[in-house]
This record gives sequence, structure tokens and C-alpha cells, in this order.
Amino acid sequence: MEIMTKLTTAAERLFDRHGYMATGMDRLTEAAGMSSRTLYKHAGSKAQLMARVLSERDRRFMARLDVQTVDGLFAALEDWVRVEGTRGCLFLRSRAETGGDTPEIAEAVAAHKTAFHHRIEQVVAADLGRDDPVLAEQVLVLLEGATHAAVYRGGDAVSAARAAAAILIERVQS
Amino acid sequence: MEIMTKLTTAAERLFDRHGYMATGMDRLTEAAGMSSRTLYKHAGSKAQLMARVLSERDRRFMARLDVQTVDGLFAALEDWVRVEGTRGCLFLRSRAETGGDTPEIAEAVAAHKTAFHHRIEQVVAADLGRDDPVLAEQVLVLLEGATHAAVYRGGDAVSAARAAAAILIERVQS
DNA sequence: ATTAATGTAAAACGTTCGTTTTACTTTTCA
DNA sequence: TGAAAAGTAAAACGAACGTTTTACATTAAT
Repeated sequence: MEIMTKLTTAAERLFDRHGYMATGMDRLTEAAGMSSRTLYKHAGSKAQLMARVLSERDRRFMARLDVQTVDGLFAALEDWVRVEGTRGCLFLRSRAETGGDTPEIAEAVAAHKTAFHHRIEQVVAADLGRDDPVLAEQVLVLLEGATHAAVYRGGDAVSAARAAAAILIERVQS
Repeated sequence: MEIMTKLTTAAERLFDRHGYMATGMDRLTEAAGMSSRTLYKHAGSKAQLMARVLSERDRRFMARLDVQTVDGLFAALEDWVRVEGTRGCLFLRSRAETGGDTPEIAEAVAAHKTAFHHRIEQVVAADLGRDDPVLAEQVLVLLEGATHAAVYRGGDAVSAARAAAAILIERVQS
């Protein structure tokens, strides 16, 4: 397995489960199975590593959101939380942990959230046959809410969000 | 001003703006305007201080949610984000930062989220004249979503959530 | 007036942080 | 075959961490 893949995978797991700040580099080198010399040669710094983790996660998450309907978005989120678990949004969390003061991280988060918003607008437009920025904002809120409510309410939160979105969609389609 | 009040106020501000882990005790003693000896005499430890911050915030936030209608919940959230800003939910963030491994913090978060959920169920029941756990879950998701989407979408997220909730309510009332 | 309590300022505690360096061993490939 | 590249293990870097302690000043009540 490639060194960079091993490293990014281990980093994502630890940062997600224990937090960015709370994860020390010693713990990371051990989990990734490499020396700190190699880690720094490839990753540059802890913040750059986190930025890499985030852009990799963005790629993986956005690939799942390649759907045609709003309901597909919630189905994708259900799959995501089933596979990846419910620990909230790693993007918002990492930005909050660093107070937005780490440029690499703040930029990766901003890029993801912009892409996320645009994708939702696209899917809403495809589902409705026309743009509806307000409905898109509501769908975004429901997805974000499901992600964070699932932390303490479990999968019910995602189901509830999905049902709510179906009602909002049906209402503007007829 | 009381020492404990000064301390909790300064701590909440710093933990919220820069993160729990990223805020050092030196920065805290300076912001609170007291020696570290006094701080530790009153607060016990950093984790206990955070737990105090959270239960104080719970008191303040839940007081705002003392409303009779679902729309009142969203109006209260609008007020909250106007006054306190949009940095996401400090409860979920502090739990995520510590990976749930700090008992005082994990307990304060669990207590708040349980109270939050129950309050929503109460308000939904009062508004509808009957219990509706599913609608309550949807309202919870919308509130949580508005809180977190507002971080990058601003006040529009809260307005969108409020409008969505109104639709869901109207639908089951008629 | 004196004692006990409570505060400050600041040094020090041992630990851990992110990162770099030293010394050495493997791998790669012209 | 042999030099360059890239890895490991482990020590060391200075800085910062949360917390405690030392030495002293101020307050409050007997």
C-alpha cells in the first residue's frame, strides 16, 4: 500500500474519532506504521496533512452525492453514516477546532462547503426541472441537520430529514 | 463582578471562538484577569471549567427556548445567532474535540441534548394539541441544521429552516 | 492588633507537543 | 556494482501544555 494512502487513511480515522488537536503525531506515526521522518517528508506538517485528509474526504463524499434526485441525496447520506459513522461534519469540526486560524484547513473547508452547496442546487434543479434556491437552502439545512442530529439521535434523524425533504419537494412539484 | 462569573464568561468566549483544546490556560487567566492559582482554586481543572461553561450555556440557551410554538423556536434561534454568532453547536463541538473521552464534558453534552430534545417534543405537542414524535424529530433536525449551516450560509439558513418548519406544521394541522 | 482567608505575580513542575536531526539500513536502478 | 534515494529507530529540539508551588500583599473578622 502506498505510503501517502496509509498515512491519509490513518490520519482521517484518528482526527475524526478523537479530534484534530487531541491527536498527537506520535499516535499518528504509530497508527500509520511509519517513522516521523517519513511522515514529515510526505505530509509537510500536521495542518497540511489535515488539509489533505479533508480534500480526500471531499472527493469521497461528493462522489456519493452524484445522484439525480433530492431523495437520492438523503439515501446517499444514509449510506454514508452507515459506513462512516456519526461524528458530525469533519469539515466544520476541524474549522471550529482551529478557530479558522489555520489557512490550509479553512480553505479546504470553504472549498468543500461551496461544492456541497452547489451540488445541492444542481440536484434540486434536476429534480424540479427549474432552479429553486430557497428549496435548495432547505435541503442543505436538512442534510446538515441530519448529519449533526445523528450524533445523538442516530439514524432516526436521517430518516426524519428524508421524509421532511420529500414533503417539501412534493409541495412545490404539484 | 464575581470571580466565578468572570471566569466562566471569559472561558465560554475563548472556548467558543478558538476551540477547547486550542485555548491554553495562560490565555484564559489573562482574559479572566486573575492568577492561575485563583483560577484552579475555583474551577478545579480545565475539563471541569468546560463542564461549567456548558451547563451555564445550557441554562441560557434553554431559557430562550421557553416558547409556545414551533415558530417560536426558530425565532428564538434567530435571536440566539444574532446575539451569540454562528460557530456551530458548542456542545457537539466540545464532545467531538475530546472524542467523548472526558466524562465531565460528555455528561454535560448528553444532559443538554436530552433536555433539548424533550423541549422540542413539548413545544410541538403544545402547538399541535397532541404528541408527534416524528414531527418533533424533524423540527430538531431543522434546528440543528440551521445552527450548523449558518456557520457558512449565514442567517439565510435559519430563515430557510423556519419556513420549512412552518410548512411541515401546517401540513399536519389541517 | 492579629489571625485566617484570599488574592496576585511568577517561577517551576513534569509531560507532551510538533518538528528536526543523527546514525544506520534497505531499496532502486543506471 | 555501486551510488543515490528513501526508509527505520530513536534521540533531541525548544516551546507550550495543564497544574502546583513559593513568596508576598491585601482584606475581613475576632
